[in-house]
Amino acid sequence: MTIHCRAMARYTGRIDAELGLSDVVLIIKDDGAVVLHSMQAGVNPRNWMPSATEMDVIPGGLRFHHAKRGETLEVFIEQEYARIETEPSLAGDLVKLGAEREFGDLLAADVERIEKGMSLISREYRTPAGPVDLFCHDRQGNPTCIELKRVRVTLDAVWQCKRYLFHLQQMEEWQGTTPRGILVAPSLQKTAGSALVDEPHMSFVRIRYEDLEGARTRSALAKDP
Amino acid sequence: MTIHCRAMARYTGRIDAELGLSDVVLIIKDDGAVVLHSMQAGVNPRNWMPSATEMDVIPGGLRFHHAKRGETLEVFIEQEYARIETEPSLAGDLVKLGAEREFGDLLAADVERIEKGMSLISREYRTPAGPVDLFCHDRQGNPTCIELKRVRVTLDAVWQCKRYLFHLQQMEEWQGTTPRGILVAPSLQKTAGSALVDEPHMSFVRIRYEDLEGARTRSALAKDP
DNA sequence: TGCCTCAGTCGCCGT
DNA sequence: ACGGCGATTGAGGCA
Repeated sequence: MTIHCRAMARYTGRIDAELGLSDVVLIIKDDGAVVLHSMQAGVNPRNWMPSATEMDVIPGGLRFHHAKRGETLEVFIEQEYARIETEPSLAGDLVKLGAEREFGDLLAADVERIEKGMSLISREYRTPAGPVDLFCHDRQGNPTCIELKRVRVTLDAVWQCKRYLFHLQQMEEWQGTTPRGILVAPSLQKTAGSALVDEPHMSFVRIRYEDLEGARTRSALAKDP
Repeated sequence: MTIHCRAMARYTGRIDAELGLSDVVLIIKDDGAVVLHSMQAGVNPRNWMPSATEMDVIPGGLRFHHAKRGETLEVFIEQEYARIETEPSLAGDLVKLGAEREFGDLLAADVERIEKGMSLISREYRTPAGPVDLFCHDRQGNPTCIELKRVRVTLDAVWQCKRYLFHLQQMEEWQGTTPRGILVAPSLQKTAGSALVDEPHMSFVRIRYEDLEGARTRSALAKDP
């Protein structure tokens, strides 16, 4: 159900928030999620409630309550412009192509793209410091942790990769080798670059999703399959 | 303007996405932002476009294009249920109380709450390892990095704090001192706690927003000011 | 404008 | 349930 109205709203839960009188669209979804959008600006809603919220009618408006999470949203409706109920709402699938998952798939299938002689050992290789996106051997047989970022490599990612190397260095299995780290992304944050400078066994390789073999061609959206 | 309809949508830009035929609410905001919500589930929209998107009418639907960002959203409308235009849409202010900004403000004004004898030197103190939320001197004059988290301290936060200390130890200015780190939050993640155990100069202090002097009392929402 | 960090982040997938 | 992390993240602040 959606209600177009002039209303004010008050949220109490993880914070306290109050929305002054506004023209809004209030969307109450089938699963109990609630979204309140202003017509003014921005992609994000002004207020919302998570799934499984219960609705009650209160004097002057509606009250949404999520007991388990201790959150409440009250919407005081001054004037209602329209109310639309779409009963058996149809819901098609949403297919997404090009997110990091696929970026990883394509790179995993062609790790030599990252460096000549590289060979994939494991995907999401578990270490005490967290999962390594692509765990490889380089040409010389050195264990190599490859960290992928769809957008850019941040300082955090550099340190995370350093932690991977630190753990490999501790492991008996890799004694006598030189653990390496390679950060792969379309761009590199400045501070991350500085941090990489004095890491002899770590490097950055710039790869854009579009440059990968097969990018968006196996796509369900492709016009000529 | 909002359009309630049965439609399919196709987004091309940062990724490719296609939404199958669904009953949706299409919201076109005054600033050119576009949001397309299913009625089914979830707080997030199925598709959207950022502010400053331009709209065109195309056969069978609408096309939204953001040239500078190279993004396009096409909505093919099979059936239109309702269309609502609220011309001079009223937009009230949204006041939020209790977000990290305020948490930091309140703690900065009373750092002794964290530890007796603590004194604030700088807020958002910039280091190559990142900005320190609250940079302080402790009772003994040791430089102390205080990292605030509104919800909980994670393993990442512990490492971030370690980076700060590592950096201070390198600096000539702080030779002869013992740099310390204090993580402040309402709760501590288990793995983060383990990581703290063998860090003699780092600790966790549990502080909840509600416990702070002045929390939500200067509030516009307060019933008794 | 870019860069960086928070968000009432949400949502997914794993243990 | 907790944890870890990506997201077409979005949004704000500061250099």
